Amino acid sequence: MIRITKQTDYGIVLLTHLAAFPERQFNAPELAAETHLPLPMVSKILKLLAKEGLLASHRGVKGGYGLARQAEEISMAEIIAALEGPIAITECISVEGDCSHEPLCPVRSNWQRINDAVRAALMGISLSEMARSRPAGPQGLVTLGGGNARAAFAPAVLHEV
Amino acid sequence: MIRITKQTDYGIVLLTHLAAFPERQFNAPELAAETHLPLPMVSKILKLLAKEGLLASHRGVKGGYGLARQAEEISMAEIIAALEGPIAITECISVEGDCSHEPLCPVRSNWQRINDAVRAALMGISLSEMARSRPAGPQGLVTLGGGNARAAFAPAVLHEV
DNA sequence: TGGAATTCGTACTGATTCAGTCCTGTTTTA
DNA sequence: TAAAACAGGACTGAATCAGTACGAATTCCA
Repeated sequence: MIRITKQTDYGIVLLTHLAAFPERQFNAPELAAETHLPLPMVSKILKLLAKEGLLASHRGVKGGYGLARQAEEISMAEIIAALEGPIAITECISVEGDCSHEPLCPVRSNWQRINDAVRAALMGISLSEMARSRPAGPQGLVTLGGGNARAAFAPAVLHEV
Repeated sequence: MIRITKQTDYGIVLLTHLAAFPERQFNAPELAAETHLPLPMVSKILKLLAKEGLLASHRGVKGGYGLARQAEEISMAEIIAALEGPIAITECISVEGDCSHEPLCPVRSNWQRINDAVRAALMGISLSEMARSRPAGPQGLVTLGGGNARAAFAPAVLHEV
């Protein structure tokens, strides 16, 4: 279903939380507690986001994570690309050379159009827009689901009621 | 990477092929041969597409498949929804009731926006557009890849050279 | 009326990916 | 120097995917 992984789902929840408190710096346990997500996953995802340049990390006793840029300047496309790899990479490109019929391939150029359309849609939504319209209350994010069905477009963040 | 499955990938190749010859009717072995896709998969996918109303099937000796509608009237969103299930279903909707905090959930409404944006992008591309700009030659589709990496947006159709 | 061709439905299996955990090292602060 | 926090892998069970197989139902035609 053109699905995103839970890792991405979680990542967006975390980034949204960070964007809601731009001046604050969070460490992994804090974020895990406030978003009700499992700490190991949170830690893993934060590392990834820092490595990809979306988060600024500070080591040491008073370390933690903060947004590397303003929330307005971070698009959903960037976030997804950071957590899942580049959007719109065709296997025929990555495995370059395996496909000797590239000039004859009729499907690829059209898929490129779809890639572009979807990517454009994702680039049009910024993190700040995602963080907006959140209900008040610092008790963190209430999340959904708990089943084992895979998330479709819309993610399934687990909440521990 | 917001990926589609190979099944969908194959399905689009098949539909594209069907759209290129609107007057013709194809049976499964023909399509498999002309698209260089494995027959069992082709058969499986055609069944699904027929069940979902995108293809019209005719049983019996001279049976086969044809597009149920004109290619212009079939959008990529429909195709993907047919092959992978509904786009933009949140787990919290499908498991309805499991989520008692729905009104507090801050992430969902925003994900809905992303769903809508992506779905709009996919609805804007019709099958006829996908079938267009195909290179001439009735020898069927030349496909790509052969690796084991999962397809990102852009699919990886295997070709048997 | 019976046989052949074809779709239809469903169940099954191996391989791959995902979600989540754990451990060890490195850096920074106090 | 010790504690706190990030960094970077390796690992495992569960879920999903890709592909296969088989029997039943339907239609055409001789």
